[in-house]
Amino acid sequence: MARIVQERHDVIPLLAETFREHGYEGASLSLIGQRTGLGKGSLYHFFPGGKAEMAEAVLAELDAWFETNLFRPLQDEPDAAAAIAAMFRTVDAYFRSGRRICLVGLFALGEPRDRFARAIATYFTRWCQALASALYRAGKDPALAEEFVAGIQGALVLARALDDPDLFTNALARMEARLAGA
Amino acid sequence: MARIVQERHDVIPLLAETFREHGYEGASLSLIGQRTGLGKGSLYHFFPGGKAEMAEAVLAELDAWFETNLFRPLQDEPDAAAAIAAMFRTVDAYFRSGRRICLVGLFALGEPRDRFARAIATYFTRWCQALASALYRAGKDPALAEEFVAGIQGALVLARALDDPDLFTNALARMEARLAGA
DNA sequence: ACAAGTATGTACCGAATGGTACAATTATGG
DNA sequence: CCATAATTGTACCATTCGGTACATACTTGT
Repeated sequence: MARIVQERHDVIPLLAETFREHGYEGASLSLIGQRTGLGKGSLYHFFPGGKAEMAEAVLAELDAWFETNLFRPLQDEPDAAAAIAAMFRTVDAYFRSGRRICLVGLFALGEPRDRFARAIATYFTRWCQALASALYRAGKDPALAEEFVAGIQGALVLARALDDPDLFTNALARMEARLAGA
Repeated sequence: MARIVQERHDVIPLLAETFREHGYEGASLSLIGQRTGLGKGSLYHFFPGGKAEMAEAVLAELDAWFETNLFRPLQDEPDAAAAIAAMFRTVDAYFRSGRRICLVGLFALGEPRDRFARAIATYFTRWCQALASALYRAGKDPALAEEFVAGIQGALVLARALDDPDLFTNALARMEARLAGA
C-alpha cells in the first residue's frame, strides 16, 4: 500500500516544515497531526517524549543533513574555493532562494532556545568552523566565516520581513562577489 | 503612591520586553500580567483589542523610537559619515551589545509575521532607506545598506544562538572597519 | 461630601493545549 | 492460521489559553 508515512524517519521532514512555518509553540499537536496525517497514537508511538522529542529529532536530522552536505565538503574538499562556491549554491537551494527560513535561527531567537541550546549552538559553531577552514585553505580571511553565516541568517530575516526572496539571492551573490575581490 | 505603571504608555516597555523574551505566542496573558503587575481588567482597559493590540502598540512605539533615534539622524545629519558611526553606537546600545534580540526580527521569522506584516516591513524598509541615504551622502556604496541591516540581524541571531554577546559587538566593528576601508 | 468616571481584581467562559490510556485494528513470523 | 507484536483511532484528562462580565474600588471635579 502506498502510505506516505511508514516509519518514524519519514515523518521528520513533515515535522520540520511544520515547526518552520509555525514555530515550536505554534506547532500544536493537532496541527502536527493534520500535517503528518498521523493521529496522536502514532505520534506518541514514534516519539514517546512528545513534541520535545519531535523537535529533537528534527534538529538531529537537520544537523546530519548539514554535516553531510555542507560542513564535511567545506572541510574535506581539496579545492577549497570550489567548496565555498558549492556551499552558496547548496544554501540557496536549501532555503529555496529565500522562501524558506532557517529553523535553527528561529529556535535560537525564540523561547525554545534554552531547551535545545546544545543542538542550536553546535549547528552554528560547526558551520562557522567548517567555513573558516575552507576560507583559510582558499587563502581568504577565515574571520569572514562568522560574517557570512550571520549574513545568511540576516538575509533570511530580511527576505521574510519584506516578503522579497530576491533579497536573499542577492545577498548570497554579494558575498561571493566580495570573496572574489578579496 | 509609587506605582510603577500609571498609564498605558508606561506599560509598553514591559510588554516589549515580555514579547522579546517569549515571543508573541509565548507571551501569555498571565505572563504579561505578572510581568506588568497588571490584572486582566487593567490590561483590557488599556488595550481593548487584547494581545494583538498590545503587540501593535509595542511595534508602534518601537518604530517611533527607531525613527527618532536612528532613521531621522541618518537622513538629516549633514555629516553622513558621523551619522553612520552614531548609528552603530546606538544599535550597540539598543541591543545591549548583543544581549538583546530584535523583536521585529523575531516577529518576521515567526507566526506573527502576517498579522503585523505592515509594521515589520516598514521597519526594515525605513532602516535600509535611511542608511542607504547616509551611505550615498558619505560617498559609500548605498547597496551596503541591506547588507549591514541583514548583518546586524544575523549577528543577533548568532550571538543568541552561541550565547556569546561579543560576537555581536565584533560584527558591528567589522562593518565599521569595512566602511572605513571602502 | 458627593457624584461621575476611571481603573482594577475576580470569577467565569468555551476552546484549545500537551499528554495519557486503552481498545481496536493491522501486519508479521512461525 | 494463529499468536504475537506493532500500529493507530478515540475518548479522555487536567491545565492553560485569550477573552468577557461585572462589581468593587479608587480618583477627581465640583
